[in-house]
This record gives sequence, C-alpha cells and structure tokens, in this order.
Amino acid sequence: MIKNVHGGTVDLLGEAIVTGRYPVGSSLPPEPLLCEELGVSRTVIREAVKSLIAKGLLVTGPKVGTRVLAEEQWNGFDPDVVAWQSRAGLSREFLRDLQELRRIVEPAGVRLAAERATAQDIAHLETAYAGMQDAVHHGGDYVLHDLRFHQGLLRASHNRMLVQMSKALGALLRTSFEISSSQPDSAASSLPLHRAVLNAVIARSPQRAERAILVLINDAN
Amino acid sequence: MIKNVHGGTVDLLGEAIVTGRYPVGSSLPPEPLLCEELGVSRTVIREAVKSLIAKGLLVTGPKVGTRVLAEEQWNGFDPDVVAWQSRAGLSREFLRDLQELRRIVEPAGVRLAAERATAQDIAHLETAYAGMQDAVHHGGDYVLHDLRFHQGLLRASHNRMLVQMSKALGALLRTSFEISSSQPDSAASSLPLHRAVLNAVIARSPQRAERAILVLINDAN
DNA sequence: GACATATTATGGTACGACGATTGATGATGG
DNA sequence: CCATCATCAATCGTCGTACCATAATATGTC
Repeated sequence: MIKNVHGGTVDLLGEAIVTGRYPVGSSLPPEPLLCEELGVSRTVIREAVKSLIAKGLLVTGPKVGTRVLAEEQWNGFDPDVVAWQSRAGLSREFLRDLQELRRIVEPAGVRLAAERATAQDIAHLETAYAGMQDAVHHGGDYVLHDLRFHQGLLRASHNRMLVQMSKALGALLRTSFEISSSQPDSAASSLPLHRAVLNAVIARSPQRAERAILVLINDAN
Repeated sequence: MIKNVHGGTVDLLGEAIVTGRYPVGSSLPPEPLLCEELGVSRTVIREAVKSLIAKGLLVTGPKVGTRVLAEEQWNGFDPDVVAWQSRAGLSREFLRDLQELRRIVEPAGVRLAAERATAQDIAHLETAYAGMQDAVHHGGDYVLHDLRFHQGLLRASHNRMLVQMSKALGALLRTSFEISSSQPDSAASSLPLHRAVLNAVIARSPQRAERAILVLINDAN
C-alpha cells in the first residue's frame, strides 16, 4: 500500500507530530535512534525530516536536535498536514474555525461561480450531484460526491486562491461531512439544498446561489 | 547570508521553477548533472528536491526524472512558494485574484476582530499604526508597518484558518502594497482609512469595521 | 565565582555502491 | 509490415561510511 519508504516515513512522523506524540517544543530522538526505531537508513530519516521542515512542522540545528514547532507555524493549508490533522481528530474549536471559514469563503465562491462557471464546470457539478443522488437512493459514498460538489463550486469560481483552498479543505471537509452525515436522513434532506445551489449557478444568479449555500452550510452545522 | 547549502539550493531551485526556467511538465536535469551545475553533492540535491516535492512543485520517479507539476498542484499558501512567486513578479490575473480574495477574507476577518480582539491585539495594531504614521511624517518603511497592520487584523480574528492565511499572504501583500504605494501620497491618504478601521475595532463595531476596510481595499485598487 | 577554553554530541555534507522501477529498444512471431 | 514481448539502460531510491560544522556542555584558569 505504501509506495516507498520515504512516503511512509513522512506519514508516520507527520502523524506522530500532529497527534502530539512528539509534543510541540520537544525534540525528536537523534537521527541514529530514529533509524533504529523505524528500521530505515539515515538517508530516509533525513529526507523525511526535510519534507516536514518544508511543511513548517520542524526545525533542525546541529546539537540542538530536531524540534517540533508551534502549531501556528505549521502550513495549515498543506494537504498532507490537513490530512494528518483530520485523521488525528479535530477539536471542537478547530471545527468552529472551519465552519466560520466556510461561511466566509463558500458564499463568495459560489457568487463568483455563478458569474464565471463554464459548461464544463457545470457538467462536473451535475456529475457530482448525480453521484449524491445515487448514493441516497441506491447506496454509495455520499460524502465523496458531496466533497466533489463543494470543491467543484470553488473551482468554478476561477480564482486561483479559492481553488487552492478547495484542495486544502478536501480532507477537512471529509471529516466534517462524515460527522454531520452520521445522523441518518441528513443526506436526503440536504440533497434539495444542493440542487438549489446548482440551479442558481446554472441560472447565473449570484444572489440566489449565495443564499442557497448559506442555507446549506447552516444546515450542516 | 545563506544559512546552509540546503536552504540555498531549495531557494535556487524553487525560484527557478516558479519563474518558469524549468517549465511546467518538463523534467529537471538528472541528479548528477544538477550536482555539477550547482556545485553541491547529490545528498543536498535530493534533500532539496524532497522539500520541493513537499511543497507540491515536483514529482519524481525512477527513469521518469524529476518533473515540474502544474501550477494548480503547487501549495499556493506555502510561505516559501508565495515568496518565490512574488519575487518572480505577479501577473495581472494573479493580482486580480489576490484582490478578490482580500475583498472576501479581510472584511470577514475584521468583523471577527471587532468582536474578539484582545487588549494585546489592539496594542499591536496601535504599534503598527504608529509605525505607518511615523513613516509618513518622518520617513521610513511604510509598507512594512502596513503589512503588520493587516496581518494583525487577521490575527485578531482568533481564527486559525485566517491566521494561516495572514502568514501566507505576507509576501503577496508586500508586493501588492509596493505597487500601490509607488504612487506618492497614497500612504498619507490611506492613513486615515486605517485609523477608521482601528477605531471601529476598538469600538467593537463589526459593521463599521467592515465598511471601513472595504473602503481601504478599494482605495488600494 | 566569572569568564575563557576544550570537549562532545548532533545535525550537515560528501562520496560510493547497489537495488528498484520504468521508458525505450530491439527481437521475435504472426 | 505490424504487434507483442523480452531485454536493456537510464534514473531515482536506499543504504552505509566518513568527515565537517556548530553549539550546548563541561572543564579549567584567573
């Protein structure tokens, strides 16, 4: 399953850091020890550490060791970091911040999408919607298509920054969606709300689209 | 100036990629060649490449080489990537997207800041404002303090996601500010607009703060 | 007791070797 | 002549060793 030793090591260390197994401010074991513990060569350890440095999780220095940086220093929009965080479990405050961000970004995004969506964008959205519909009626991965729908909306805004955010938010929204869709019938009830958003985008009505997505976000709660 | 060989190599390669010297989709020279060209060992090259992979700029594979990924794959919120991009010069469309993002995020941010700013947050904002004032009257780095002011606003929102964005936007806003403040008197004229925002935050009036920052952003144009 | 010096632990860099993977090349058969 | 398959070769992946550079710590000197 794991492609190569390097990727596996990065994941292992990254998750260990994010879960707090190596607390913020503390030092990781010296490289030779890590080699022993993880059963890989020093090369792999060092390259993995470099990757985590690049993501803002660590700093290194001779004699000072390899230290875990404060959470504020982490690249909070890095897809890998996001994935580790959501796998580690999201705190209540984290979810609050996420919901807040969604309320800021998604309405603005769909407004732009309603103005700029291409035929292809709309086709993608229809596909995602069909997948959600199918999942409700015949069983299937509702969350997956829900995710694609929301990412498709931001992508249709044709704003690089928003597209970037849609990438990073992927893993976060997945966790968030799985929580909210744990209660039955939530999928079926949210389906028409998604349809309303899509219809407004197709009708090129930014205002209607914005109102519809706000209902949707608040419904997810 | 450069701390270590690794950091210098990452910067060199990162900037070379972002400026298009290694075009998207193309392959970098094989590792031995890069070693020769940059005058460093293969170890350094490999660790630098790992860093760039972690930032989404590259992929590698045996026989396939080291290829530059499409711009959409880059971690657009990574501070390093942002720095390279703004150093490479920002396209007109890029600046449009950035301005659009500011109009989405900053008003929402200051609204939250007006609700949640602590005494310390406000003290930081006052310091930044004083710096701007001083720069206008007695000469100094206006852009620097302008930057701190806007970052301080987002930090005062006490929302992790927005704080993250303020970090990434740092380098971008610096470039953007330098462009807009290239016309004289722009600093002096924007000073009272900043004061209005700060006053609204101190008065804990989200609506006034939001309107004030919108004026400010539109003024920057 | 304070400051300068030596020690040493630890990451940084270099080099060389071999393995693993995959694109390309050529051979083989239809 | 074309297609399929086997072989080859280029390139990254991993490993190990050696040495350098740095900074925290210990030691010694005044």
